Amino acid sequence: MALATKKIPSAKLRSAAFKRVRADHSAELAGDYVEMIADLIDERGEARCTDIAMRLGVANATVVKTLKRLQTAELITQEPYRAIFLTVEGWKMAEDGRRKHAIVEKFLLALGVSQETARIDSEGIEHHVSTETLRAMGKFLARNGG
Amino acid sequence: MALATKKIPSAKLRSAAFKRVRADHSAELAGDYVEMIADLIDERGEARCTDIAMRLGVANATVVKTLKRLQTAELITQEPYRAIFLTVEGWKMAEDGRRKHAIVEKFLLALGVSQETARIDSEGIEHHVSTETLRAMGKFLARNGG
DNA sequence: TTGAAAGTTTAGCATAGGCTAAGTTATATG
DNA sequence: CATATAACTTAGCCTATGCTAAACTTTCAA
Repeated sequence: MALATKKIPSAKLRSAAFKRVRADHSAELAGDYVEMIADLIDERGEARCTDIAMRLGVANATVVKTLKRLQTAELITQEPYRAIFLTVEGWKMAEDGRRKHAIVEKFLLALGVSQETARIDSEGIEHHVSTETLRAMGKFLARNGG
Repeated sequence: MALATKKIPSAKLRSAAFKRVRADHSAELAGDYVEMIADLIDERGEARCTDIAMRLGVANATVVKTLKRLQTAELITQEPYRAIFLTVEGWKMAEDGRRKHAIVEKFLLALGVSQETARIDSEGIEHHVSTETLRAMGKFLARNGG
């Protein structure tokens, strides 16, 4: 196995990036949910299952199931057949997400893409942007009238 | 249900972004695999299970299972206990991914982040960047000596 | 006040993508 | 050339995230 045994020194380094991506993904859904719940509470006074499902474009039952996980993670609280509330932790995560989201979206606009694209792409990108990159985007915005 | 019935006109528009993110995610893994297989073939002449597993940071069995899906999707071909090959379609996807990846990574570097961060963040970001945003990044690179 | 509509939950299914443990094949070398 | 080791595969488990269909609550309005 001469060929197969040759060590790849950077393998561990490489794998770190993919591990981060996988970790990002599992955190992503929770982030999207709490951010959306926060928006709904601010916009309409309360967050309901149906509205979340509609905005996310998934079935009601899917939302219910996910909310159970968020409750276990102590990000939300809810009583059967009642509106959904965020815990302190939940609000913190929502605010964090909003801040990040806003920077990425404004950044894309400043880069010259259309509003529609900025809105859509920022949704996917926001969860994969490190603090360092976020700071670089911030600086760019400061220089380019964000 | 006065409150709950109030229509949210932008709900469909909003949900489109999340739908794209979910679609991106299911395409993402396939993209990472074929890109990595292409790299291995170029670097070492062949792609083997173990190397993919090591670079991705997952167990061997996980790779095997995923490769089955890629075979069903006609992106790769393989015989039991032998190396993995890309189909024409697989090569196309790999090239596409590499091109995208390179632009995003160079873009992040040009934006001023460290090499390490550019490498890691680009891995997560590349799959969520639309053609329009990619073009904007390219333009930025042209202006800023990419 | 009661029934229909709207909203919520439960049950049951599917797929993706992880894992470990155990078995099978290939190969390098003594 | 026999065998130890490395590589690969299979089996079986788990969780996350989607779905539909059916059951249950709430609430509005006749």
